[in-house]
Amino acid sequence: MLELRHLRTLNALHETGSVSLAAERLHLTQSALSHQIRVLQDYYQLSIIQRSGHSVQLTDAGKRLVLLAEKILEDIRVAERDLARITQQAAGSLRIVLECHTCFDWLMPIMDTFRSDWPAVELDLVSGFHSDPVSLLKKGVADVVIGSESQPQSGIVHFPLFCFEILAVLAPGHVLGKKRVLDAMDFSQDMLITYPVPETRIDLIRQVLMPAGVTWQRRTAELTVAILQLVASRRGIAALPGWGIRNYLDYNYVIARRIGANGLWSDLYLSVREDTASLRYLQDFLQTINRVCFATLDGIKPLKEMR
Amino acid sequence: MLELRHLRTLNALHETGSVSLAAERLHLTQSALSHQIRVLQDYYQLSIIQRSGHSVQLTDAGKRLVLLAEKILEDIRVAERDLARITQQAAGSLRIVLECHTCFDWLMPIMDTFRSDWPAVELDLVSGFHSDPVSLLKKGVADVVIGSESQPQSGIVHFPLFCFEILAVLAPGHVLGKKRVLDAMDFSQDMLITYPVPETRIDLIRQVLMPAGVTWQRRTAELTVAILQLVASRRGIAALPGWGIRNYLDYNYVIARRIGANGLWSDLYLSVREDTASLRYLQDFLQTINRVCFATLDGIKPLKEMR
DNA sequence: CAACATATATGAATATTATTCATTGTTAAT
DNA sequence: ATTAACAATGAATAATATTCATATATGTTG
Repeated sequence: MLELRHLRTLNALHETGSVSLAAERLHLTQSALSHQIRVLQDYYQLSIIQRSGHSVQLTDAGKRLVLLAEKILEDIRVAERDLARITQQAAGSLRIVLECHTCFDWLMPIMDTFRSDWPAVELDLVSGFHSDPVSLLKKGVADVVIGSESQPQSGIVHFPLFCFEILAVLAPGHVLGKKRVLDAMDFSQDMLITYPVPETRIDLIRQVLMPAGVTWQRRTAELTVAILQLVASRRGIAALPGWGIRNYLDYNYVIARRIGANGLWSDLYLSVREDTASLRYLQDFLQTINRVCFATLDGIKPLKEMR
Repeated sequence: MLELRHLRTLNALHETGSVSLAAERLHLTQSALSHQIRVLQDYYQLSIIQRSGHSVQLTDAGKRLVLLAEKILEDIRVAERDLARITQQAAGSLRIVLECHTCFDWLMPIMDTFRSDWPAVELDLVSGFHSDPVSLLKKGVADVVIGSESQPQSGIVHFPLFCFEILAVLAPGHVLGKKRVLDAMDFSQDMLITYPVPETRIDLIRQVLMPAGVTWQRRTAELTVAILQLVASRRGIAALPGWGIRNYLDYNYVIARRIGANGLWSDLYLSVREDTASLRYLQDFLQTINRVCFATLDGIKPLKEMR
């Protein structure tokens, strides 16, 4: 019999176009999904996906079910917000600390959505830089930290968001563009352009340059566009998340290269106090981030569960 | 996490107003439902039902979830019809034999619904009387029998519909109206008014009068209204399903009494050939009967699974 | 074209969880 | 007060979703 789990699977299948990727996103194995699909096809006596060479494609029947899934899952989200409202669980505050500067890019539209969905929740960004963002949760100054912290601490819950690759960004025609992959040494010649945050907060420096003993020169800029302008005008090179520069790459405003053979990857978590973790609107906030980010950001990958 | 099973339960809970009755209708135990409700309440951290004395009542949150359930379950029905259409499983024929005369009453509106839902399925009633209706299935003359047959036969599948009580129908002020419960002897004085079918097809005769060795006088009428007219004008008494005479009872056109201490009950099954059983539109037909009958017919009870 | 990497399918084993069973706790009726 | 009807609960069981290990299929690469 049809179950919501199947609809969630169909949805992921539709967005990823692959059983394995969909499985990862749902934190299940590829096998589990394969079995689910089989059950569905047996139940309805029709095929839902078609193997076209290497990946899979949804059949017309599959597409119809995806349509159903989208509708139903949205209806459920709406109903759950109503439930929260009915039981007085819809009011509160969500003061967010952003450890990752670029994250503004995807967080902005999500905040807009959230504000209209939860008008009674005060949504704010806690500005300024903080050496230990998670401590702000304990102090009660903030409610949510979006960052790379995942060390278990009593009273704190870390929800995994996703992991993404940080790419070196160069001006078109830059000599390093000839290389397919850059290494630590390649950063010793050019000016490194970063956000104005401490060195230890910059993954490239902490994970690549410092371990390799390479020295560097740095200048800062507040906004992503400013950094890209400097790079494009050959004032230096930068290291930014792949999804943050997609548009600029498409227009050949800048070019990007992998850092190190396996790439430089960064994990993103959403951390809250334990008492915040079970709030309906926090759960919805999380769900929205997951849904929207995986649907709109390129090249991000799911992260293992861990709290 | 919320599952469709919970929504089906909420729905049944809403319609029956009782955990036990809802459980029966879903062919589950009362305990199973009780556990389901508990899980839901724990998950959402709110109460869905409230024990008001003996039975249960839905809270506002519960009512919101019922709304969700109705919407979602209807969406699924629509989608499943679309699936059938997409995969060419939406055309065929459904020639119905009605063993129980009164069943016209509830079948009519269901047939209307079905016709608009499945325009490519030829829906017909096979007229006339048949000593062995199920044999018509094997002969290929009919596709569905609605009757009391439930004996396992190879190649035939019996789906249980519901069971209902057959009541004695009297004119208001009839002397037998003084009794709370009638027995076989009470039928020996008055004219018995029935549909024009063989005696063995009349539950009152087969199960009450014949076993008791009572003799009776009988006259027939084609339509339920005609039978009721005769009863109301004191030409005799009848035995009809409770749900078939509800309106007439409400207006005091006739009165009804139980037959025997435990009442006279009749079981209704829908029988098809094995190859018909898995057809999507047959499944939908069954679902519709169940849904509509339990929602609109008074005093019917679920039947045990059996095929 | 072989060898390999990648992606999906499948059967058996396992883990999870829904349901039942047996029982207790409530409430209403007689 | 006693009983009947209904709901809740904990433990046992049954059902089934998921994983694991492996096979199969399809591109890719040297």
